[in-house]
Formats: sequence, C-alpha cells, structure tokens
Amino acid sequence: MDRYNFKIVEDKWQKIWEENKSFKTEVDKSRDKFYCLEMFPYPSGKIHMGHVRNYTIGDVLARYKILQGFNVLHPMGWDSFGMPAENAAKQNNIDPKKWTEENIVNMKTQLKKLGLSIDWDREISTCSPEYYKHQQKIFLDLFDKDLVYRKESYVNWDPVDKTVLANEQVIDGKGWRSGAIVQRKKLNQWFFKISKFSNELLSGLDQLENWPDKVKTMQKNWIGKSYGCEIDFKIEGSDNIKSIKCYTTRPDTLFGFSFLAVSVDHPLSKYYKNDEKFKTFTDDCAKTGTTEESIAQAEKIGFKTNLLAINPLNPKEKVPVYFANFVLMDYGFGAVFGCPAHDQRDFDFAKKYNLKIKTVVKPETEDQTFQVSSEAYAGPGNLINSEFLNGLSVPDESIHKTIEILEKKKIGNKKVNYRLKDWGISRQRYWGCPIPIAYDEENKIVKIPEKELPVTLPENINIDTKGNPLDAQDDWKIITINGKKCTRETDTLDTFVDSSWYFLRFCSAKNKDNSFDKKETDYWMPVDQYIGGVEHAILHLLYSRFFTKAISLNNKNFNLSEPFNGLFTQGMVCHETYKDKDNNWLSPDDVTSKDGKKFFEKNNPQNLVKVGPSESMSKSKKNTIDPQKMIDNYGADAVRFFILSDSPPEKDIQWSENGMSSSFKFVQKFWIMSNKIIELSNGEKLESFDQIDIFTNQSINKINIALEKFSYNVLIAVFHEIYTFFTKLLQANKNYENLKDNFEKILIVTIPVMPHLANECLISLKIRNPIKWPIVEKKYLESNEKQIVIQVNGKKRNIISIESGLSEDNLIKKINQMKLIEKYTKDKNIFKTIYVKDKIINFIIK
RNA sequence: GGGCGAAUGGCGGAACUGGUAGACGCGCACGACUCAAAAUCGUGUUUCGUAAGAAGUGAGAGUUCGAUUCUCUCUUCGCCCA
Repeated sequence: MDRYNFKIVEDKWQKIWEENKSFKTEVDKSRDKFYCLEMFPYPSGKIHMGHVRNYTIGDVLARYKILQGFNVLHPMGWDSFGMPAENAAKQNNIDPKKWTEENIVNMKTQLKKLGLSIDWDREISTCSPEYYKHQQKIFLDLFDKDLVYRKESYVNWDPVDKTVLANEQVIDGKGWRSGAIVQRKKLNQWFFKISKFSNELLSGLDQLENWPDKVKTMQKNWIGKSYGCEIDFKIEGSDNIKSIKCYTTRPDTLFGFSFLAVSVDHPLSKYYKNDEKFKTFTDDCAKTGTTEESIAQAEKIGFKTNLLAINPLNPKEKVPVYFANFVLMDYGFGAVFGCPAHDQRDFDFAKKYNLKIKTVVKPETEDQTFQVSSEAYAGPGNLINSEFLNGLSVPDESIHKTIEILEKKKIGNKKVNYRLKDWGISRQRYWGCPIPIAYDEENKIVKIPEKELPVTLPENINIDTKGNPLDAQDDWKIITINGKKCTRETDTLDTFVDSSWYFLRFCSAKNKDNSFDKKETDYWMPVDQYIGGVEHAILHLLYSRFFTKAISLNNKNFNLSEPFNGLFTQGMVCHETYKDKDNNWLSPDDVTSKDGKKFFEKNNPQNLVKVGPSESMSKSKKNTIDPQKMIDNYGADAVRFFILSDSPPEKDIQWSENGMSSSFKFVQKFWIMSNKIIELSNGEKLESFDQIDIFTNQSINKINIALEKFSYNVLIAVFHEIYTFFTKLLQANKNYENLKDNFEKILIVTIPVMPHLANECLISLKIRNPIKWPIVEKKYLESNEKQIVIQVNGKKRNIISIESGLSEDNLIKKINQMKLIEKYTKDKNIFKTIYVKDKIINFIIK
C-alpha cells in the first residue's frame, strides 16, 4: 500500500475546486440559504494559527451545510486599511498599497492551501477604491440622516511625532515610538451618533438567542444603561452661573453631599480662562490619558473655585465647587455631586482636600452611629443622618423615594443615562478611507458630490512626515466643488468603519453601482453563523449592529434589525514559552528536548532553556508556530484535524508537536484503512452484518450532534472510534455486503474535517449516489439489548444486559434468579425500589 | 472594586433534560516485529490495596433513592469592565 501523498492529493483537489469554482454561490430562492462568515483577516503578510483555527471551524460548518443541501455563502476578504501598513511603510520605505497587496497575494495562497470552501469571486479588500467608494456613500447617507457630526474632542497627542495615538499606542502614558509623554489635545473630529441607538442596541440583544451570553453581557455593560436623576444645584458666588446640572445614580446620598465637581471642559471653565493657576491645573489634567482607565488610575486632583453649591434638600448647607480631573464632560452633564462616604473616588478626593465626610448609609448589621473610616461604603443598607429619608432601604427604595421627592420639589428629574458614547471615527492617518467631506473658504462643511466618489487616496506620497501625510498634500487637498474652492477633510476613517458593513458587501461584492443589492441582501442576510475571536466581542460587533440599524433607517431597500443571527467566539492558540539564561525569548524552533521535560538550546545544547507557561501565540514572546510549515510538513487535512481535536473550539488550545504528528499519523492510517475497504472486491459471496449499520448510524448521529453543538473535539473523537471499528472489521478478514455502503456514508461525513482525503477516497469508491449528507436511520439507534445498572442504596453493584422495555417485576425476578446482588441484600430488608426503564434499578435496603 | 465564567487522572478533555464518571487523544508502561533502533501493531493505564474491596469530579454543607450536573458558603484561576 502506498503511503498517502497528501501533497499530490491536496493540490489536485484545490485545483479542482478552483477551476470548477465549486464554492461559487448565487441567489437561488428555491433553496434555503446559509451565510457562514468568519471574521476577515488583516493582511499582515502571513497567516497565523489563530486564522487556521478560525477558518477551519468555519469551513467545517460551511461544508457540513453544503452537504446538507443549503445554498451556502462563505466569502473571504481583507481588512486591509490600518496602521501596520503605515508603520511598515515608514520603516522600510515601501508604499502601503504595494505592501498590502503583496501581503494579500501571499495570504490568499496560504489560505487556499488549507482547502477552504470559499467563494473567492466575492473577495473584497477594504483598501480598494471599489470598496471604500461605497463606504463613502454610506458615510454621506448617515450624514444626511443626521447620524454624523463634527465636534471638538480630545485625542492622545504625541508632541514629538506630532501625531495622534490610538489608546493601545499609549504605554504607561508615553508614546510607543517617541517615548514622549502623551498629552490630551482637543481636535475637531467626526463622530457617528451611535448613542442615538443605545436603547435599541441594548434591547436588541434579547433577540440574539444564538449569541454567547458572555458577549451579550459584555455589550450590555458597555452600553451601561443606568437609572438615575438629574439635579439642579443652585450656585452662589457668581454673576454668570446660577446653577449647575448634575447627573447621579445615587440621589439618595444627597445628605452626604460635601463638594460639587465639574469637568475642566465644563462651560464654567470659560470664566477661569485668564486665571494662571487654572491654566496650570488644566495643563496637569492634560497629562492624564483619555481612556476611562487612565483617568481612573490617575491621582485625583482638583481646582477650588470661589463658588458654593447649595444642597437642594438642605438649603442651609453650602459646599465648595471644584474642577476635577476625574469628571468626564462626555458623561452626564460633566458635573457630579460628591458624596465621599459612599463613593471611593469622592472619598479619595475629600481626603486630599480635607472635605467633610458624612456617613448617610449604614450596612444592615451596623447601628445608627456607623461611620465610614478608611474607605467609602458603597454597599446596601439603610439611610441614616438624612432627616426625612432616614430608614429607607438602600439602594432600591431609597433611590426611588428620593427621586420622587426631588421631582415633587422640582429640583430634579428621573433620567436614564447611558455609558455608551458617540463613536469617534476621525483618524489623522494616511492609510484609511478618506472622509468624503470638504470645507469651503468659510470653513463650512461641504459634501463631496456622489458622482465624484470615490475620494481616492493620493499615491506616491512621502509617508515619513511628522503628522498626517494627507495634510501636506496640497495638490490633493485643494479642490473645487460647484465652482467653489474647497479644502478636503484630511482625516481618514477608523478602520472599524471598514468592518462594520463588509458582511453586507459580500452579498453583492461585485456590484459597481450599489453598495449592495436589495435582492441579494434580502436573500443572504442576516449572517447565520459568524465566527471569530472574543476580543471583538464589544467594539466590532457593536459597531456592526449600529451600522445595520443606521443603514436600515428610512431605507426602502434595506431593513434589518440585527446582522448576525448566530455568533461563535473561538479560543486562542497557545504554546509554551521559552527563555534563555539571559531571559531572552526563544522560539520553539530554537529549542530541543529529548525527554519532553528538560529543554536545551538547539544551537548550544549545553544551555538549559527556561520553560514558561503556555500563552497565546504572539510574535513578541516568540512562541508562534508557522502554519505554512505545518501544512508543508503534514498537509492541510492533518493540520485541520489537529486544530479541531484537542480542545473545544470556544476554549484555548495548546499547540503540541506530539498532537500534530499524531494527527498526521491518523490521516495516514485512515487513508490506508479506506483503501483497504475500497479495494475489497464485490464479486465474492458476502456476509451481512448489521453491527456495521448500527455502528455507522450511531456514529453519524454522534457527528450530527457534535456539529450542531460546535463540539468539534468530540467530533474528532468519533473519527478515532470509526477508525478502530473498521480496522477491527478488516482484521476479521471477511467481506460484508453492507460494508461499502456504510463506509461511503462515513467518507461523506469526513468531508468537513478532511475534505481532500475524503473526496479522493469517494472518487475511488466510484460512488453510485450523489454526495449528500447521510440520513440517520432511527431503527439502528435503538438496540433491543439494554444495559441496566443495578444499584443498591445508590451505589452501582452490578450490570445486566436485557431486552428493552422489560417490566420492573420481570427484571427483579431475573436479578434474583441470577443472584446479582445477593451478597448486598442478604439479611437486609428491601423497602423500596426505583426503576428507570432501560436505564437503572436502585434497591433501597435497611 | 464590580460583572461573567471555570475547576474532572500525569496532561488536553468526554458525560443527552440528575441515572454505569474518566469517551477520545497525548504521555507513560509492558509485549510483538527487529541483530538493534525508529516506524508500526497489540495490551494496560483515576487513586489506595497483593486481593476482596474502598475512596473519588477544587473545599464544605444541602436537596434527592441517586449529584460532575441543582441550591448555598468558601478557595483558586481566567476573561471583561473599572
């Protein structure tokens, strides 16, 4: 028997699929559709194991659905705008476009080697004008719907590189490239009004039954709906400001009010513009980053004004007003009332500035004299020291009652607030989708007329300038619209915009005139199964949901509430980490071991290697395994088989060389076994053996269940069982007439996992039937023989095989006859038996 | 600090709506083949015990005839948010 030459077979089938366009799909209303989508990759140059896992999981599902007769849309594209191209351009002086396109060519070749059932005719790339033309149209559509606006907002500013940094480029408050201390800087920026959909995005989660609860919870927390109250505080000491509005979720702690804090961006700040000390203070605040986290971690600092705020429930009480760095203008009204006793942040602030700390909530277990001491108390209990509010139970009753009182006194109003902020989409970068906007000489916003779309990026520019290269491109920037001289917007769009609608574009990827076609989106959308990493659980998925709702607004041709019906989030691929004696990371390729316990450097075998914990593969830790090498060494089927085998897809998986090579061996063994079966002649006298029917049907049943549940590791286990069963049959050296028919079914259900091998075997088998997912015959699932577990006092004591459906009396008779539990029941009194038909009998004795 | 989730052999992990715990794989051990090794095949592999047997799904309780599965408390770990 020849060794299985995966190279030849895999090449052959990949060529067949490509030449026949086997996975090309079109709208076909006579068939049910299935839209299977995996998150499209960023074309970094090479695929990594995360891609292999993601796309293998998706491919198993897509091929399964194809065989079940669905019209399956399984597209692939490239999330090809973004900073790595720009960084590569700066480092190696390559054109980002060229760099990206070369990477796409490489990665496409690599992906094809995995044997994926992709309709490559629908390939899209977000950096191509063909794609972003439509994105610009959508931008203008949203602009017309009043869902896009421009306002001043803070960014992370690198004063040395003169550039805006993304949050992840700010490391310990410093720019990742320059090392300069990052500042908060105000820039005019574009925003999507995602907050308009806060409530819809929240309530829509309820209908997403096939999403992991984990992701829904994360989105829910992100949207952060809170019920609270807006309160107007009267202000004394200023001719300009008579009151300040605050939002709070804890109006019940109003008697603990000891200061009022406003954001440095609060309208109040304009009266302090000329105050030198205030200026110093705002400069200090600017050194804090813009993320909620950095603000939370920064030291709480304040600037005391000469104003006093009056407690609306106790007008005799007047407290100081501060500007404070921890108050965000974006949340509520940019002003909070401080109750140090019951909010840790307020507590820290009060300690620092020696402000009054008055306890107004006591825990259930404490008495009226309870006082907070070293930290704030934010838990439940009862109100104290609060006059007419005393005794109310915290939080529910106290909050509701207080709001009622405040509303009655016309001091405050019940208000629902959301944490979700509008989505800032401006990026001061070259390699992104140009925003189709210009400004006239009066700096008024002018839309680029649709017939002039796409606004393409200028080519051959000098990217290595400080700041945004587009700013320096005068010949591109200066244009004429309707005879008026205008200047283009030089910001480009956040790349999250690119991925917020690509699933729609796939439906009509080649339509030049329209972003998408009603006929196509009506048929294909929503995505039935979306598969990707959990790291996108919040932003990408939320933005995509927003886009779907925003595009649907007042749209005759498109109306959809949710884009992704099913969501599956896969785990990461991990590998042990290695370090040499100087704590430099080592790649698994540089490390060798004889016993799997002690590791040495390959080039210097006398040097012991420190083995670290298994962590998700990353270039920085050098613990990556190159999928290309694995495919070259073991073949795509074996790599697919392994990546599915060890762990459930939603959990992290450990890459193991042993596991990989054992999967390779399995592919070889399976091939040899298959060929032995295929080569059995049909001519001789045959023997029928219904164990084969039973086994086959039961296995396929298990496979169906595993596929529906995404238990792909269990699916793989079934294939091991199949191998063992049929190998044992072959060893019996008989030819059974039902063997080939059953094995044909087995090969068909092998296609999703090992498409090359399975198809090659099916061809050799000269199958008579069209390749269709086999139907499980129920009669083979239920066998007449049942194993009944015999328990005494709940402990398993014996086991008996009987015909199914036996009555309790008959079973007991049989057990007694066979003396199966005599030694446990002798001299004992059986006072109760529990019998679960065909499963278990339990004797309770005393 | 808050939210969510997890914990099962040496390891990754199975176990349908409460009903034989440890499927399947890795590793390991032994055996066959071989001068030998690799490869391959076979057998075994939760722990304690020579055995009969007993214990056993992070710890402790509870519900139940029966709990990996349900409830409560705790511990540890992970993820997300702060």
